[in-house]
Amino acid sequence: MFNKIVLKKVSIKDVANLANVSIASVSYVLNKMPNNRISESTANRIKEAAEKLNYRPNKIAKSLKTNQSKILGLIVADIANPFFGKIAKILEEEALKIGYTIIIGSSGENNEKFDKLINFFIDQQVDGLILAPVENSEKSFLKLNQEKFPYIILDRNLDGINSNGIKINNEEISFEVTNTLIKRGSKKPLLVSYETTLGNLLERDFGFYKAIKENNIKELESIKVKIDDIQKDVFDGLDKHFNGDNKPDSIFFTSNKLAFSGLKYLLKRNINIPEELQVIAFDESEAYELFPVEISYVKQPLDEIAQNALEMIINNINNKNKVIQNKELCAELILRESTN
Amino acid sequence: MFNKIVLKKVSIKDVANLANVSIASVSYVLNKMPNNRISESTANRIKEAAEKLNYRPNKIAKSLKTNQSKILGLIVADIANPFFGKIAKILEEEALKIGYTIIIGSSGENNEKFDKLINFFIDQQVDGLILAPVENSEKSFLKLNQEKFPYIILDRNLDGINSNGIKINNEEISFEVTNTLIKRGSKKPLLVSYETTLGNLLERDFGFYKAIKENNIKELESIKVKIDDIQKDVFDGLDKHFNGDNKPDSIFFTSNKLAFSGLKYLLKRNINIPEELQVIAFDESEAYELFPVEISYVKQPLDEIAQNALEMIINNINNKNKVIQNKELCAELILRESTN
DNA sequence: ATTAAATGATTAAACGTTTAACCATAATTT
DNA sequence: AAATTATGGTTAAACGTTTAATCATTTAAT
Repeated sequence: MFNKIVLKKVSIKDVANLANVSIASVSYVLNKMPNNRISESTANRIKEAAEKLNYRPNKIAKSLKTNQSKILGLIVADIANPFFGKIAKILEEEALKIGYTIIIGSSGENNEKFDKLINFFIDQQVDGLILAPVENSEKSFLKLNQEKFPYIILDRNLDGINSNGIKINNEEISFEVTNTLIKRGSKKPLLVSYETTLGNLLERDFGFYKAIKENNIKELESIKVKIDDIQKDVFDGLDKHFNGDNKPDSIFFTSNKLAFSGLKYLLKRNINIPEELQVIAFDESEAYELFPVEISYVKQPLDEIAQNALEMIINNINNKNKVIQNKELCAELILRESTN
Repeated sequence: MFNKIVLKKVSIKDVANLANVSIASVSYVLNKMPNNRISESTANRIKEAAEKLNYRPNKIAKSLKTNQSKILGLIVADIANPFFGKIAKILEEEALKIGYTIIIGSSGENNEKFDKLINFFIDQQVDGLILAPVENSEKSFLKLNQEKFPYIILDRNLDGINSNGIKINNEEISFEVTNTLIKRGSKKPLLVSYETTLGNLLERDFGFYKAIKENNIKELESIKVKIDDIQKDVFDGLDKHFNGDNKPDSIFFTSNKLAFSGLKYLLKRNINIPEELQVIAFDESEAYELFPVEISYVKQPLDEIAQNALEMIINNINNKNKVIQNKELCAELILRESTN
């Protein structure tokens, strides 16, 4: 004989019964509605009843009625990438404080998966979306715009899609990076970057090009890596340069993944940093810590990014007709041994 | 004048109207209910209407009615830690395939936050929880047991809490690790581990101790690190050993975070690996790749873990009276340069 | 002494679904 | 011809909330 205990969840009705009031009164009291007409004594009776029964409001029911799920969807390229992991973590913590829950999806840089996730999240009745676009995801954004669905763009940007977004000053900081390399003696800086249409990454390239132009440096052929085979492309590209007779004397990696592959190569080739080659990378990475030389890098203000993202999306949800706002935060160049 | 466009969401009612049927018929057809009595022609009419209106079922309403949110809560110690990040990613992908959404929380190894997250998720009406316990979180589990709330334990375990869970064969693999070190010549293996009550970590210690006992090796004083100050404790502990005259000739780090701190130390001290010191670490880490020596490590089958976790929790949800099941998967020892 | 306002609460509709129970009508069986 | 069964749907209740509208008293104002 099974004694399947089915604990019936206690509802507002049970509380109302115990306190001998209507469910409306319970709702008014427990939600601390201002200007409700419930006397203190009944209010106390209700609170006690709720306490005694260990009443927990059903958020689903509340959502249905109020048309607000208090859930935000976050879509990043890869939640296993610590860069997004950290952002997700802060986002989640901050959201919790204001009563929001975050659901996370990884697009894997695939625009179909990206679109599928958006739809899935909207079906899930999320109140808003925080999105790190992938290449060729313009259509998804146009749809969102059409439906006036609240979202903000995180970290990246797409040409032609002018939406609320938060990112860093990619071009400026890359300009600074490159200038720093040059100021420290580099005559032949090499850019290792992506072959991409993502605006934020292109901006990093622009910053680099602007700096070498201003310094009258002629470009070494930049390495442009396809996002789906980073390691191979980086290795091949670097091989070409370091086997040739016009070796670079400094490298700027425009992402932590590029830097990761690149540093692996440099380690294998036993290239002297910074004497032979100066290095600056984009983004932090724990991995840099185990590299024999402390790597200089561009540090993004992740906390600020996450906080701003949250603020913006909430704002957007509460006021759908707000003017478009693009916030740009300042990254910081952390110089360490690799640029000595 | 504001022209605030409020796009009224289309509901099942709108579809019913357009197709000239009752909402029940729409529901039956769109949910592909078996044995429904709707003719193919009306069914088609309904599908067309739904298509035309771009109808998207409201999951919130469905949840309320069916008492199933199709949401799972995942609580890990730190979502920014790639170990959990990867698990979360796989979990999310697999869950999506079967129509579930995952919400993630980071406990930060804090039992109060852990409990708070559980409550928050339950209030959010999650159907089940996947939990990586933290120290002193026994009470949370007792509560869950009392309420017969579906959950499974991931990666870790707590003494006295016997619940459905999925983890790896910590003791055995650690035994194998230690034996390997010894077989390769180590006379003085050192354990770098946690001061903790978490069963999975203790098991790793046991495996180590069992191996040195069987080999008649007397223990070098193990380094037991407090979870909240890993780096300092590891540095101090290693300092003591490497400044003494009874230096270890091999180290077993029982987590990737410990290994990370330890390798940083070894790098600074310029200790020769593997000649002076063999090293094996637990868990993978990208960071190992930038270390001058390829580190041998214990590889956990993350995909399998995540898949099993999902399977178990779903099973648990659908059949709350199932017998308790503890699944143990086999980790794999990957030998590389650091144990040559 | 009316009327008006304040107080303290209740009623009932609604949110968008699911699903058991029911109702016609047509087809088949006795 | 009456009874049964199949076919193709519809009705209506329910899930647990929120909240505008209402109601019954009591208190205050004219």
